[in-house]
Amino acid sequence: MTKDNNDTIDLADENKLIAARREKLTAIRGKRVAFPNDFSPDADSSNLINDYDSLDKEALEEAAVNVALAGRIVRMRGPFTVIQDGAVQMQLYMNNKSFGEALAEEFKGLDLGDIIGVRGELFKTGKNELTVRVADFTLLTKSLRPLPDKFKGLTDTEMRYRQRYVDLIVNEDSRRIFAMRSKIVRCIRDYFEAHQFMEVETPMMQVIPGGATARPFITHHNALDQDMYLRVAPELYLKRLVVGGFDRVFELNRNFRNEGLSTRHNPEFTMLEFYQAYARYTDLIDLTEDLFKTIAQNVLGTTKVSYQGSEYDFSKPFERLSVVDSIKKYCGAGDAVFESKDSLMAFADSLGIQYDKAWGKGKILMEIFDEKVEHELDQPTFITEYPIEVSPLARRNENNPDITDRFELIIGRRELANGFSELNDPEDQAERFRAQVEQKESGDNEAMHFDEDYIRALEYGMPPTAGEGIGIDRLVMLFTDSASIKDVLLFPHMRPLHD
RNA sequence: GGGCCGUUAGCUCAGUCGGUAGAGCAGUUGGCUUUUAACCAAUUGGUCGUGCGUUCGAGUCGCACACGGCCCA
Repeated sequence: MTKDNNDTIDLADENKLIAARREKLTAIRGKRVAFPNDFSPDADSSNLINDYDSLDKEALEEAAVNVALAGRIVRMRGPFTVIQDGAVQMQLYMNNKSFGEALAEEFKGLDLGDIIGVRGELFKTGKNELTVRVADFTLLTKSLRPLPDKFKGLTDTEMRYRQRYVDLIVNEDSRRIFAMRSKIVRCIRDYFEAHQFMEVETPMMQVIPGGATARPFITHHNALDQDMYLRVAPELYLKRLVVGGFDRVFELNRNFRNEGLSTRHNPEFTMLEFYQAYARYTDLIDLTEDLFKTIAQNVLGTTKVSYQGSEYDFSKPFERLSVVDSIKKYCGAGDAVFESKDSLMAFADSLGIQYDKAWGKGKILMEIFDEKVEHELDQPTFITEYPIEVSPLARRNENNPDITDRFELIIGRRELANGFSELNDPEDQAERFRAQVEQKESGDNEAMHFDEDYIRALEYGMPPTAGEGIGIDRLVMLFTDSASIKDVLLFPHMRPLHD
């Protein structure tokens, strides 16, 4: 990293390229308003290409289309200048003989990166490229910093993340990913809207963090002199809304978890959670399949998705497998392994899996799953029958009190969704909270708090309900074939730079 | 937290056995002016991530640190 990145403006020491541009700006300041805002484009490149690119040279001359267009200069080659507005580029034809003396001088001072407004007539060049023959132009914003290499762009991963604005100017792939992210999010909202769900917003700053087993960030409210937590999940508030009579709600917003960073984890991440009264977890499994198919169709135009060398077809039903069956399938475990905690521990030992002897059967089971099964699951798979011990908010299965009516969706070796029939028995829920508090007291800082108000809400009566969470960042990674979560976050968390 | 790799001009990258720093693009000056990474000529540009050490001499070797990437936990 160069010192330049810390935005210290020291004229004497400044990069010469920047100093030269700053001089040009100073000259402009002496002559007129340096950053005018009175230019109104009446067209954009995207629409012009749509409307006129199909016309031939003669037809276009005939039509005599005059346009006012604005954008950033991204290329200059001889008499041709290319500007970029939005994600699209348009070629301009102009040179220093095109203008009177004053404008010709301003033309000479133009640099790559400057933002200009132009007026002129559309025509097609000898190579048949749609072009604006510029009659006059205005420099709207002087760019003081040089753009990266016009051919290679900006490839340094760190700089692409830290200075996303530059990445977005020069890397079309990056623009494409974030445009797609926006489209996916809109598609999800439309989907739930169409299925009679209501979008809501619940607290991100909470006095009792709940809804997931995760370590929270702590902050402080000065006026109340009270510590608060950034939420790890909106779950308990959304279910309060179901108690209140909003039978179908969803929230699409940020969660915060105080964990390490990796290609799959950012401390703040976007989560979709939705709750549907009078539904079972199996209904949500069906909904999830349909949602993934719908997103793929809407965003990619096909139900087949390529991700890091794998291909998934979301038009087919996903595989369904219980936790125990998955361990049988991928670790070759027999029925006897699951009979007792001792037999399970012996099996874990044989696989070289580390666990705490104080853990129950369920937690050891999940440790085996996480270590040995999850990264085998490439094709979309619903894993079901999660142990009650690791599912403190999920409804107990009627036939087997050790498991819950819960599922997770795994695609490409990572968890994409987690859903279950909700626990609406307030006495059972209080019991589960107590077990969490015990775990917390014995040193598990991810365990949940006891939320008395949530119990009170359940005591008023929550209808039988199913709920689910889907990690939006991972979803976007999947649909944009991105290897790292940082590629789908506009401003991923980075350690600060210092000298 | 551990291992490996990277950090050289604004950007993308070379840099041999340790001997005083190179290219392309961008910039500047001039030419050309319906080009497509436009072209031609000339030319400017460096705290080699930071610090310490070895050496007559360090971009290059050693140690520590910072940031990033990949893999592992």
